[in-house]
Amino acid sequence: LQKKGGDNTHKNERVTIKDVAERAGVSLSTASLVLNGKGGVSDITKEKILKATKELSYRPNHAARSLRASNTKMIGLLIPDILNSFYSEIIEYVRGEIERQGYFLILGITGNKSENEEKYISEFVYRGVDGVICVPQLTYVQNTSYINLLDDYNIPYIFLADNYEKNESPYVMCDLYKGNFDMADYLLQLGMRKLFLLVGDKRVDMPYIQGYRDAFKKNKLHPDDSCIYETAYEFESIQSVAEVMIRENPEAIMTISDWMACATMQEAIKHGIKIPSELSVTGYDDVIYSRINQTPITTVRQPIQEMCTIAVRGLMSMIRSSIKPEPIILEPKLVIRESTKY
Amino acid sequence: LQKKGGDNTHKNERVTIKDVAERAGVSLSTASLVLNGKGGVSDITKEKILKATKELSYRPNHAARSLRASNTKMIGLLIPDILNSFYSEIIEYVRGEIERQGYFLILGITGNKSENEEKYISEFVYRGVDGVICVPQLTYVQNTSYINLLDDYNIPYIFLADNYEKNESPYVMCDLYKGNFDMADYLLQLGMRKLFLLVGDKRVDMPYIQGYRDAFKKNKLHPDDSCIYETAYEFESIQSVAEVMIRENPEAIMTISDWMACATMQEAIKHGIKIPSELSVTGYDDVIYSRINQTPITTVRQPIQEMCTIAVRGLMSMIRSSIKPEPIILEPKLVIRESTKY
DNA sequence: GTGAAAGCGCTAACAA
DNA sequence: TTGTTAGCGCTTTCAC
Repeated sequence: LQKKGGDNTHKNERVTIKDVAERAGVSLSTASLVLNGKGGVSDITKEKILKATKELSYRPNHAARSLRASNTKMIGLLIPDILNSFYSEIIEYVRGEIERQGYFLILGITGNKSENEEKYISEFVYRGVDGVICVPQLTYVQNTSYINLLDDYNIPYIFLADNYEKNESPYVMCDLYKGNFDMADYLLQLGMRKLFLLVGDKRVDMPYIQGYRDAFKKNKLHPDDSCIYETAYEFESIQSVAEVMIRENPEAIMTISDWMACATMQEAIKHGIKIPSELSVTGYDDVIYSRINQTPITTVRQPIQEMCTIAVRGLMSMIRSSIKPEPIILEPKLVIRESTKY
Repeated sequence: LQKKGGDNTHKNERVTIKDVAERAGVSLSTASLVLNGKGGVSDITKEKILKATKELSYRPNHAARSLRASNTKMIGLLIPDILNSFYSEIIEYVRGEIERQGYFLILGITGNKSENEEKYISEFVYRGVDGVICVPQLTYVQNTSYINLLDDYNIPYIFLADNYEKNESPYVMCDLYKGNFDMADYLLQLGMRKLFLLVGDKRVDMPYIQGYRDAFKKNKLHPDDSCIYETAYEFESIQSVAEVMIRENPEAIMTISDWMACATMQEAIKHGIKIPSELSVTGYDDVIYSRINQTPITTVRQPIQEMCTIAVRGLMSMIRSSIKPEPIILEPKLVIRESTKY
């Protein structure tokens, strides 16, 4: 009866499957069979075992099960930032689908630092996740070495919402280029000409820029790269850049996130500019900010829920049958609200 | 060499501590000693083992370690909703401190449903967390039975941001009563009299109501309970209630979250009411919305980071030395912005 | 249909 | 200072 060994100060005598088996008067392995829903056990013994389980309020030990079965029923989600609504929506939808599939989600939040990606992937490997979903932190110099770790350990993974160039891994994302093309086209069709674009890093946000440029061409106009501005992520940084832009008297400012749009609008209003009558501002993603903003924001909707569901199912097919899904690119959709003049 | 047993289709031959020991020419237990940083090993053997670890790029197996050591270095955080900024800030700060303490955070997100609390606590127990932080979903009928589960398994836990009445568990939260008292007092001192209060559930949000009432008394005025309104959580629900309130022409509407304040302001503006000149609106919590709103919101700041740090440290003291910390109540702070007339 | 036994990878008592 | 050994709780052949 040396049940309470070591420094096991808390966790008194836990009831194990052995206790259940004993109480039911069967062998340990039969109990295991029943508790895992495998067939080949008579109804009568099954009954006894289930009864014993209830009476002892037995709960399986996850560590033991994982060790033996070498799976954990855990999926790791690597994500840049939880304070950003776009990402928290992703977390929410991924979590929903993951749990529906009988798995449990654990999170690696990199805090927008790509250096941290490897750290959390490491943690995932250590904790033995059965699969990984990566929402990458895009940077100009792409450090994708953490993918090797996953490959080494044969852990299936899929990219979500974004992906690295020259990377063979499966991914599901929205057509970022198309979304910005549509938005620019919409504004141009409205007759606007002095149309600015605000991005994060020009090298990283190329798809948005390309969409913007191509919309000009489609309308037989010449895009002017001096109308493209860059900003850091912080609200205040965005506002300083917005201030600079505003001085040029644009008719519209397109941004690549609703967050940027919020900051830009706040800055414009501070300068006494009326939205949308004097200036149109647009966002991207269609997260909660765009709806609850005092002037609801015209934006491009990414089909977040759909993306997440597809990504999870793709990952599941890799886990369960080693079938690697094809890359998937979903259509964005323009959402016209009140921050654009019409 | 039957390394690849069972259905172990992926995960090829993992390198174990045994491989490391063999390569270093020492015994398995010596390797374990070194890898866990326990002393009593000569520098020379230590060196050899570390070298072998590198060469084989060995990584410990978490399941095995947990099973043996009966701890997982995981902490569970039970939280109502990840799309709510208040909670995501909590997650962020808790995560930071937890990781600083060498633990890993896993999340149970109840989706604002108190029925789910038991489900996630169960999951935590199953996964063997070493401790739990509960941000409870407050409801009128308090179902705290999940606490028993934690007690049964001797898993330390602490409440954060809120706590149940008649509950002996340690907690750290902000003085909600005081915050609303200060806010009401501030508005009253400004000369406002027709001061409305918007809460969620009157029975649950009593501390806020009491603060509101007492501020009237302090100013030798009579609080009028018919000025207290209730709303559901959804943005649209809040707006419908706001519409009703607005019809009564209040001078100010106090709310108990920045989210409610946003919705209320949007509704007021829709009705052509100017903020703050014609109506003051206040929030609570001081989350991101209150800063980025077009009219930055006057609110009550909860010291979220401090709360989180204290809670984690308290939990750690329970885990490491079974010392149960005293309840802690922190001071809120008024943050005056531009949604209130002055 | 059921039981016995091996062993997943690791830690920690105990021996040497 | 180092090695031997006994399990942690579970799943899964393989006999019966």
